Amino acid sequence: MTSYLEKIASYIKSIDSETLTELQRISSEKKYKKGDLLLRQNEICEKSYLLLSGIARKYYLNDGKEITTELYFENDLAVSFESYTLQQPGREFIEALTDITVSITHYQAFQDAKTKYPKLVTLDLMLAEYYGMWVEHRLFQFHTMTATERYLDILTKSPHIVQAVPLTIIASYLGISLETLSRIRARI
Amino acid sequence: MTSYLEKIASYIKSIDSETLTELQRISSEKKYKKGDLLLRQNEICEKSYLLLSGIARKYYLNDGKEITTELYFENDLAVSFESYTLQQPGREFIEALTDITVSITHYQAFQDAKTKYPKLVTLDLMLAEYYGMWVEHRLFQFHTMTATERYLDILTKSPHIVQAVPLTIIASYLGISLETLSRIRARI
DNA sequence: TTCATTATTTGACCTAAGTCAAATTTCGCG
DNA sequence: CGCGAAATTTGACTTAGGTCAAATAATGAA
Repeated sequence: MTSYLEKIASYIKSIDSETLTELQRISSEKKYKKGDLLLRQNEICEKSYLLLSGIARKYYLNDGKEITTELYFENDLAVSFESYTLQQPGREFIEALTDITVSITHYQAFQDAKTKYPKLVTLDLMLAEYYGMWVEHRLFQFHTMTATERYLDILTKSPHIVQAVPLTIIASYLGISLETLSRIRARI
Repeated sequence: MTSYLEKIASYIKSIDSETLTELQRISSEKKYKKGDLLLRQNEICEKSYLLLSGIARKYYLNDGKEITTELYFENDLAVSFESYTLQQPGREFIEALTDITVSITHYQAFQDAKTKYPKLVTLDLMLAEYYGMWVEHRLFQFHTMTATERYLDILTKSPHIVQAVPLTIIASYLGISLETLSRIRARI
């Protein structure tokens, strides 16, 4: 499934330069400091953020507790999917966990570009498909794996997460308490 | 979010008749008996099934236990998302829970049609977006809700599920044991 | 360096949910 | 209608993971 990212990359390479130029024209680079919020609860996610460097996360509040739903590293695309898709206020925050550099594209500019450059519709579709498969995998983890199995899964498949992100955040990402995560780690 | 389905429906209505005719041309109706499998583990999901009548489900095996991942009613589109998207063997089964009638569209025929009728690419995108938001909501339920809350959620938002589907299947859909579901129901 | 803050670990106890086993209840079918 | 299989409930017990509290450990700014 990871190789789907390669398929997307190779699709992008196959796109004519005119379309790519348009894509660049509607995108701009920006830097954020560690702790900055790119998106807040109740806002409409009007931009997509392609992470060029650094680490970020998406989370929401549940009973005042922060529940991390996604972690972003280089080349990951950060958006609050439902808020972005529906262009309605959502409950998610996007936060820089380190200083970051992102490439920002406005929703409306991208929609407009899609009407002129049909290849962008296919790109949009591929990105949505990739996200769908990714969320499906997350759901599978919650549906059938124990806390320990979920931790071992990211330890194996995404070790960069474990070394770069505080345990509090990893615990909420795994849907367990900080203490339980600590005990899982102690037990190997 | 449910209204996104309406948006999809209204998008379909806005599609020119030539495109719609093509869509009909590559689709065909078929009936299945209760218990029939439309897709098995390790097969490639080469078709999408639009449910015209009856009830179906998608599930996979985990330690020999059937884990239901989705329930389908009239007008729902049944596919094993990852297997369909990647055209690779997957682990999911699709099963008729009652006698059903479906409208079948072949993956490849739809891909071919998309190259001639660009509106179908947008339709495909909208369907993928809808599925992504739906899975995100399921993940949210598993991430932050208790078993009781999850049951009350479907009882409230999808009461048709509870009246039409055996508890064994609902329990696995909610990620809890049959006994726990029975106790939750007893406690109201 | 040092102190203060934040991150992580450990302990004691609690609770939601699981498991196994044995009733019941429900239902399709002859 | 009545029986056998399947569905659902109930009981007794176990366990994964949560909560609250306190103790360490790690970090970073002055």
